[in-house]
Amino acid sequence: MVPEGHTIHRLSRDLRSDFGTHPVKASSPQGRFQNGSTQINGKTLSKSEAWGKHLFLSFDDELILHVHLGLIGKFRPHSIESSTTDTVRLRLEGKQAWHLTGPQKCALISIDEFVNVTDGLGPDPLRRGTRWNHFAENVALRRTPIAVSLLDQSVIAGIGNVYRAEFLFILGIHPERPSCELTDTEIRGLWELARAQLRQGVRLNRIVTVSREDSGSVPGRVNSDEALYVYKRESQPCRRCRAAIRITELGGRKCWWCDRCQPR
DNA sequence: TCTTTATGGTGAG
DNA sequence: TCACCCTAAAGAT
Repeated sequence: MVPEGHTIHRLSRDLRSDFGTHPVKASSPQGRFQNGSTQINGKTLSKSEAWGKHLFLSFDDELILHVHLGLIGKFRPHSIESSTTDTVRLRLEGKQAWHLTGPQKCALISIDEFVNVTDGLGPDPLRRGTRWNHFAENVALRRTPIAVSLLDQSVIAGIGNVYRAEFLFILGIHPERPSCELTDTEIRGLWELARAQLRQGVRLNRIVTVSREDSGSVPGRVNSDEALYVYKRESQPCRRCRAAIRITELGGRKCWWCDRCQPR
């Protein structure tokens, strides 16, 4: 429902399949993207790709639309007949009407700007051709807590506050362990887990990290209050050892962990 | 009907 | 480290 890397990759895929090769109708009901939407209107989506939490839509191979949802942005499908509100920055019409609200970024950019953005990103486990040793090198260079490194988009692209806490729990890694002190096995584990979890996130279009064994049901059918191990579960019992889940602030964001399952 | 919070990121001091 | 941007749902009153 909300944006970490899986959301953006799923969005990229859904928009591509919705628009196909037909011209798209574009407008900016809110008016803040009037100019841009006018340029896009009537053009065809020629490419749709995600890099971490960034979405890039190319139109007629000449315009590049850069969208970043930030913390509160949404890009959701509605029926073609649906009306818009004055918070809709961009409305794109294909088979459905896609409403973009509250984005951190919605702008037409040049190739240079595109390269600038993507150059600043670490490897995205959902993109082809990315190698885990890039991630390993980035982690090994940092003394900051591993929980902080995981949120740094130049270390690994697409991880957000939910996934970072969940990954560290699943692998039994204390969030405050200095990044450079992680073993190769742990770093490799983080990368493989990220890849598997983000893929599942794309497939389900939601984050479900709890395993079948721990939840008792298939990931696609897990209740929302049983989908995660630690995120937003402070003082509730750990799903594995029943110890109280703890919370702290790391990298300016809240981080949850289990003292017993994730020893220092 | 308020106030708070949020899966993010930037730019100022 | 902090203020700030943008919106909507959840929680408090």
